[in-house]
Amino acid sequence: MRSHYCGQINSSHIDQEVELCGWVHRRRDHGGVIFIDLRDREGLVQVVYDPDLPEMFSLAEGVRNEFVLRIKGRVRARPEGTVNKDLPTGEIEILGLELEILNRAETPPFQLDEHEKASEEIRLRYRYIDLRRPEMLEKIRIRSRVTQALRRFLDAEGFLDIETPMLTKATPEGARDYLVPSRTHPGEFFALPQSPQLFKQLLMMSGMDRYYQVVRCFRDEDLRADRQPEFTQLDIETSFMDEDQIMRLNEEMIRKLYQEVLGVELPNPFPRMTYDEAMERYGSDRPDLRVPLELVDLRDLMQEVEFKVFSGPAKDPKGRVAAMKVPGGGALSRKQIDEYTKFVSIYGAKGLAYIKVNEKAKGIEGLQSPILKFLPDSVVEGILERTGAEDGDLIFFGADRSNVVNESLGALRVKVGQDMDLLQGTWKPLWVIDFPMFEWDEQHDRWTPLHHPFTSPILDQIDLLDSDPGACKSRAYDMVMNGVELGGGSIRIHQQEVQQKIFKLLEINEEEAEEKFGFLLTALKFGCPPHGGLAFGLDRLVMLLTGSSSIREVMAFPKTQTAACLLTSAPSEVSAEQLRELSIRVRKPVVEESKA
RNA sequence: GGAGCGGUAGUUCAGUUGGUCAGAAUACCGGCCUGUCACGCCGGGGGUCGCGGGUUCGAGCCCCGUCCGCUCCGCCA
Repeated sequence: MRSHYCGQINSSHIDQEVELCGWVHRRRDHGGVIFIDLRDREGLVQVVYDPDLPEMFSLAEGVRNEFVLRIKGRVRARPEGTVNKDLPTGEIEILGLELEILNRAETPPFQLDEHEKASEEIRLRYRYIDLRRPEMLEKIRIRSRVTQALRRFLDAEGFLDIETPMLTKATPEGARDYLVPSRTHPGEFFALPQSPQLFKQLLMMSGMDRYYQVVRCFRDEDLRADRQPEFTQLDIETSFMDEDQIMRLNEEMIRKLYQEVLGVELPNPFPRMTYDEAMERYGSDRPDLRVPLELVDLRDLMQEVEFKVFSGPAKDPKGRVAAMKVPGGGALSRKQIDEYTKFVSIYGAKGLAYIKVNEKAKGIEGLQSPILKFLPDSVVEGILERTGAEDGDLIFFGADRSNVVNESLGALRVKVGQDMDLLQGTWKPLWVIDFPMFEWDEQHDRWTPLHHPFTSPILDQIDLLDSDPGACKSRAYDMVMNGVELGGGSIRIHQQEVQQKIFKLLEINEEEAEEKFGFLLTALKFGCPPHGGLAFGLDRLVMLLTGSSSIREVMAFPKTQTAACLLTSAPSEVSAEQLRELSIRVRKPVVEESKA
């Protein structure tokens, strides 16, 4: 058994004999001495074998990178002139007295050194080796510290850690389910949970008034840098607390987490902003407040202009005309503006108009823009005044359906902010509140819930459910950090009549509601306390805390964009026997004959 | 379902107009070096240019298809 970790040996151990286990990070020999950098999860230490111990010396000669060793040796200060200040253990070294090769290793498929990074593909195929890298070990360690800190906080607040089923009922609403066939019920399927939403609500009805769970969730949708088919939530639910209490409790938890893990003080309280204001000023319901750019509405100015590109959306209730001033943006080249035009086209924007403010004092003459000729001087002056543009600035315009303007300028805002290095501050948390209950689904010509169908409307707006559902706000709240949605939740519906009303509005008929959520509706009849909660995306949280660019970097064994595991080659075909037991026959995709 | 980028030595990459274009670095193997730490020096081995088809006298390079990886749109109540 090891007596220490390599990376924890320091000058306080000098003259002690230690026993260490680890991997050979690098073996070098020089000057009749063999140097072995031994690595474990805590770091590196250098072990020196000299020819005074011929047996150990010759054994050390055969050692290769990534061999697994157990060594015994004496800690000593490094000779003068050989101290390695880059290494925490660089003040000391270990005179190797014994050496045992616990296992040999082939040459690793990629180098673990940081100076030449292996591709993600090869790293995922050999993830167990990739995870040996100190950078990855550190991320895994932080993830562990995060879950520990969160559990500690919730435990101290009286929350119970309760597990909920992984094999559960398919819910065709929302994301696609991962299905699991039932052997004992031929032709029937379980679904893996998209979230423990309904179970945690049922637990509130059971009187477990403070619940949490670090829980795996599954969604069979296309992947992104921040979306994996299986991911981890910190799921929380409470009874008898209102949204204000829930938000205060949870931001306190996040504040403590940042203190413990990063030593960072977050604001107290977190700022709050309504959904409407977020869309108006940032074009996004998860604005990155580090970016000091804002959208300015121009609807009233553009009502009567001849330029239909602007006046059309300005007159359309579903349209929007907005401007975004970029300080110093006058320096942007035509090529860069073209690239931004291409960028916003991703979001459906048909163009990206702009005005460069060269010399404001010269009036219209001091401006530079392809659209000036379409706009009356008075309107241009109005734009300058409203945006507060100064010499050297640039103003971008968006005019289209509201969601196109919001999505394109909202994304452009973040991109320009990053490109031009405008980010202010390091951590900008925010609560977004007062979400709409519903949004209109044009494709299916019906209302869909913005959050989920169990979200409570704001109580004094319940009448709006009948008169103007689109104006009805919900008791939902999202925690946003630096433009990342960290978590979201709501006060739930605890009255059966309200729940039924919502289902009706969503055009879920009684039969369907009974089939899908009957157990919930029944449970609501037997004494349901008012309750609410939220769920954090743990992977995203750790991604932010570690400065990673994707959640794959903070998951030990993530999947690729096609939802495959390069390490195990999952998913894979199964035997005919297994399929037979499950009463499943696979229809092979027809392989098209090659056209000769 | 769609858009973009990429796939060449174990690894990271370069490869011009289609004609010494099978290359570099590193890793690996051997030798040298009396304190290295991205050591250094000398030498060596190592290739289905993702796969399939096409154009051409000739394809790593051009065209079509396909697979894989990444980013994004749609999707993700």
